[in-house]
Amino acid sequence: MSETSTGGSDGESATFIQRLRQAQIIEKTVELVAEKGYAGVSLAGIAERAGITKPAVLYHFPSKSAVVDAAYEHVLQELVSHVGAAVEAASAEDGPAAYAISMIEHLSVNRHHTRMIIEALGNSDAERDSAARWRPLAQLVQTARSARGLAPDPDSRTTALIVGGAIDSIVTEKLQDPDYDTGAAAARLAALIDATYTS
Amino acid sequence: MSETSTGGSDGESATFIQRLRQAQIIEKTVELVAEKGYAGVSLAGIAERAGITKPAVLYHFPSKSAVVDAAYEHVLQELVSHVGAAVEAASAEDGPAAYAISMIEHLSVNRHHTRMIIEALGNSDAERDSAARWRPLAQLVQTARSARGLAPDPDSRTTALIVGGAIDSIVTEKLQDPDYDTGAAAARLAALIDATYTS
DNA sequence: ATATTTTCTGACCGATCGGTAAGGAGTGAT
DNA sequence: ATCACTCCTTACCGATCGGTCAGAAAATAT
Repeated sequence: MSETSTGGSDGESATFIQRLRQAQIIEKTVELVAEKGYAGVSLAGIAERAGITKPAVLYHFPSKSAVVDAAYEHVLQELVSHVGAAVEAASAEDGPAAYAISMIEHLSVNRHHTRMIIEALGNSDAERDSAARWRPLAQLVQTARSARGLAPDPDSRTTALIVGGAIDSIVTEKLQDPDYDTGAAAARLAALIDATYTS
Repeated sequence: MSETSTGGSDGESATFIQRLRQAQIIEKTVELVAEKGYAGVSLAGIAERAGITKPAVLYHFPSKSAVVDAAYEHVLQELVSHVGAAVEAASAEDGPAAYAISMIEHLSVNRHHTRMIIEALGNSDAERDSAARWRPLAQLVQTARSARGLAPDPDSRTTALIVGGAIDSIVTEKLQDPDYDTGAAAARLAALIDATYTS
């Protein structure tokens, strides 16, 4: 799944120039998935976009699915690290709001990443576990609740789903309308999250 | 886009037996898109599932995309009619909540439809306009607000996006975990919608 | 300069894709 | 009997898919 394994590299070694090429391939793959959708991606298309040929791609990755998987993991990792940093910097009280805001922020800027995630989540071969996807958010909600002296959320799973889905929707909208004010949307979402604390 | 136009039928005529076959093909197409994803659907697969051959499918529909589009429209129409009936039966006050609840209800039962919608929304050739998609919901929110004597929602667009995205997320979760209690989730979402009235 | 290893290309493979051409099976009208 | 029409099949088309293979080009080492 995460191994490259063919010609040039394995998890252990992987020379630095190989990492460069792989990163380039992954970048172009993210672009293509974002533009043409998961179905429209082909090895030839990736190779052409990267300025190389198809076998060159397969030299660095064992198969097409390995390329796409790697691209998806790359995008997810960037998102997680960005949001994680934002949450860590925020106070415990506005934890969930900070989570939502930073997530919307990051995905609003990196539009290719957003589309890639949306595509991957809708695809049969990729990650489907939305519960696992939003689990960190559920934990944040609980932490913030206890910080405010409230009882634990009786259904943090649903709360996480609602907030996560809302983020999805807002970011998707931003993709279609670049003028859409995600800052205001994030504030409104944060207000709604706050409202659930007092219920 | 919505014309069948080849061999057997046009919008005007369309014999009854043709409608039967077309409905059968659409049904199997919905199943396949739900199971294998948008990318995994092929004319041969549809034909095999329907017990006929590939050209037979192309006799009733002019192209593959016409088949998939028709299947998508069928699913959307069923959803709209179901939710519309539920909203019409509900009082003006709990309009938005009834909308959300009936939507979750319908999609929880018709899982193939849910997956089809999710796949189609994530596909490049299908409908992407989430704003148009949730516009009826935004109007419902406004109607309910005025029924309660509140000022219009300053950002009904964002509200609709949040609620719509939450519905997406909950329904997707239900797809993966059939034991998930969508009734409780719908109630919780309704409470969150209510919170938007007082903010 | 020579040898070795890494990186990549051109040519090709079988499979499958969406779509077409031609015609047979069945039905009803004349 | 035969013509006309609907509905469907077998056979096939060019294009593209993911992936393989032998070997050239480029870099590195000696």
